[in-house]
Amino acid sequence: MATIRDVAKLADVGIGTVSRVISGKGSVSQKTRNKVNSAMAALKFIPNSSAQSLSSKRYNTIGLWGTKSSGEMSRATLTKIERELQPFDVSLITTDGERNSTTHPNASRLSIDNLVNKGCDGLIIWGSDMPDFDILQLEKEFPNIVLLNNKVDAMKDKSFTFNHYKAGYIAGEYLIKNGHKDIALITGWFDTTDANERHNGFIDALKDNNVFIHDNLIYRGDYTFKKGFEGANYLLNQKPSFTALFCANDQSAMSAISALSSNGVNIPNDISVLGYDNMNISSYTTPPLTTINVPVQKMAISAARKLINLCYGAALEVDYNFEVELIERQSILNLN
Amino acid sequence: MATIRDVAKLADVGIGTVSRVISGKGSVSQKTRNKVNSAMAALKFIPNSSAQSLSSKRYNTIGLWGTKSSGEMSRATLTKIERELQPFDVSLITTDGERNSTTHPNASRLSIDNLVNKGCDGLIIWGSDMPDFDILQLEKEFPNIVLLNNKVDAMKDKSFTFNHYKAGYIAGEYLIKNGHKDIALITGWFDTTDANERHNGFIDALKDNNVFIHDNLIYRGDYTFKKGFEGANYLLNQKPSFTALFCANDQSAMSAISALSSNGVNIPNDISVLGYDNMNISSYTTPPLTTINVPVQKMAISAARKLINLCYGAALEVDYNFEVELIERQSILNLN
DNA sequence: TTATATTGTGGAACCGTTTCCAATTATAAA
DNA sequence: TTTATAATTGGAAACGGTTCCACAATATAA
Repeated sequence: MATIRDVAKLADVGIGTVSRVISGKGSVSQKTRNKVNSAMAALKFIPNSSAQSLSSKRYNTIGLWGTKSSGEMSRATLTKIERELQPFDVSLITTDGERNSTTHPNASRLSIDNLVNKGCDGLIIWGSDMPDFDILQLEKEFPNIVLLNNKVDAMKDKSFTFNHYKAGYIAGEYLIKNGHKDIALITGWFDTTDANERHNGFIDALKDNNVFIHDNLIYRGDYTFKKGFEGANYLLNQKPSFTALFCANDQSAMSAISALSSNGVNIPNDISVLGYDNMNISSYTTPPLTTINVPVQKMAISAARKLINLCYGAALEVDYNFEVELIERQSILNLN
Repeated sequence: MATIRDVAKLADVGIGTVSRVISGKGSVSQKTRNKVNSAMAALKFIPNSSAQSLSSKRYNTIGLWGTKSSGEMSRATLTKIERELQPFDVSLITTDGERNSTTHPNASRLSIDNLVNKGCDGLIIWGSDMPDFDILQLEKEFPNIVLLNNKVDAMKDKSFTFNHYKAGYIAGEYLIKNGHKDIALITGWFDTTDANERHNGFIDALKDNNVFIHDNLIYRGDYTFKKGFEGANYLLNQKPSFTALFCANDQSAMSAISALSSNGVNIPNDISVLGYDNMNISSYTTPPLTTINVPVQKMAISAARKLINLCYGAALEVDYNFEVELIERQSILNLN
């Protein structure tokens, strides 16, 4: 491997000059620049990234921290983020924050430290699995962080999320609008603010229309296929009966549909099902799922951009308003 | 940030000794080790990873290269790989190989070089999007590579794949066994050897039982939901009619089911559908999808292990035999 | 022409490790 | 006790860049 000194020797210039050509910073005459460039080409010179990082303290890497429970962190979303970073020659390191989470009290902080020590210029914290307090503490020590699908009030400009309450409200309202009054629920985890807000929004929408959910018709799920399936089977055996089922995410909606169908329930004629997430699969359930579109990818892109601005002093445009939208497909029957 | 010299000073030892304590290599007396350890703790010392890499030429990072078309590179699979790397304190950098693939002839090589120059000890090449010739060339220059879901004959010990022909054969055989003779097909891309072998296996199984697929009943798909949906609609209007449909992956099977159902076709009573992949969603289609389980995650784990052995001289056990298995669920009707 | 600013250039010092070798100390054998 | 051997230890040199400062070359103004 050729080093900067080899290049300098061949081009008959000083190492400082070579460095200036590489980085594009500082002034170098066109003539010298040409000499250096051809020397680099001749030697197939590639700067050593560790040496660069060591001396410049810039790592050209950003970290993504998240846990499985943080919802749909799909490959597609990751790719979106990578695409934002690519023009800056920055790569993405992902970490599964879940490890040790049971064995160690502040495992999240440990895995984050690991990531930072590895050499990250910045960090995307995905989801709300980390307590606000810890996030604020982290930000003090390491300010280049950005929150994706989470919000901390003191960090408004670094939070990329949407109005979960409103999303829940829209969902509730839609069922009401379609004449449903007997409604069942398969929830997700309630360990995050988001989940609670969404739930409250949904309940409030019903309340505002004098509709109340019977306790028997609320099933505690966890966003998995499994719980969706079990939940639907459970609810089917409950009294009172219901005409519509709202699931906390598309995965549980999908498996709920599967469970209901295999019990001879016709969707939407017997029971309507409303999902939440708008996964790309949702158009292809049987029947296609009506659901709430959540702007994950848009948020991811803006979060990545904000982080680039923070880390590398760029001035990319960043969006903070992400609208939720109900996607009408065929899993809801209009009772009116 | 404390450096190794600060630690050495506080512990009143030489820097070499501190380094030996950190790495665990070379001998250090217990007494000295204790002194150093407490000094490190007191200073909250964390070794600088760039400096380590620069001087040791070990990066503690491995790269994953793949393209979207490489099938199901799910987040779950990535996590499996990360879990293998974690005990060695190695992290994973992913790259979307797809970029520029249209604009530049050897984009794949470029994106790989990028990854390597970034500082990777080894590379997982996912899928068969890279020509064998290029892979062999790459291996010459950079031997720490491993192929996942692909096979190059000259690199048997670095190839982690399964018998695609057999998988296709099993699929065909199963339909025959269930009495199906009028069979339709939604294919995937044929740009990889794998896809061709699978297809041939399927066709051969039928041929061996004197069943032949009518040309009209072969639809060229591309593994996407979209093509599965369109394909099913297309096939429905073709002559002759068919009793079973084999889809090249679960995604297309799923959307085919959706298309068929919305045309009033009952699955499996009117038409049986066989998938391929066994995505975790497949248990929750309506009806649950009979499909071929592909041992992606097992392969990923072994590939990761082999790479660790190559890069870090470990001796992890590595498996090369991955069995394909048919998962019976409820999308196939037995005509016998 | 000279004084002054501007641009271009070389290279020492530094970033924080690992690695090696020589020196020291401890241990075992004679 | 002496000698041979093994275990420990310190620190210079190296890894390959960036940065900064002093100086040279050139351009501009007077």
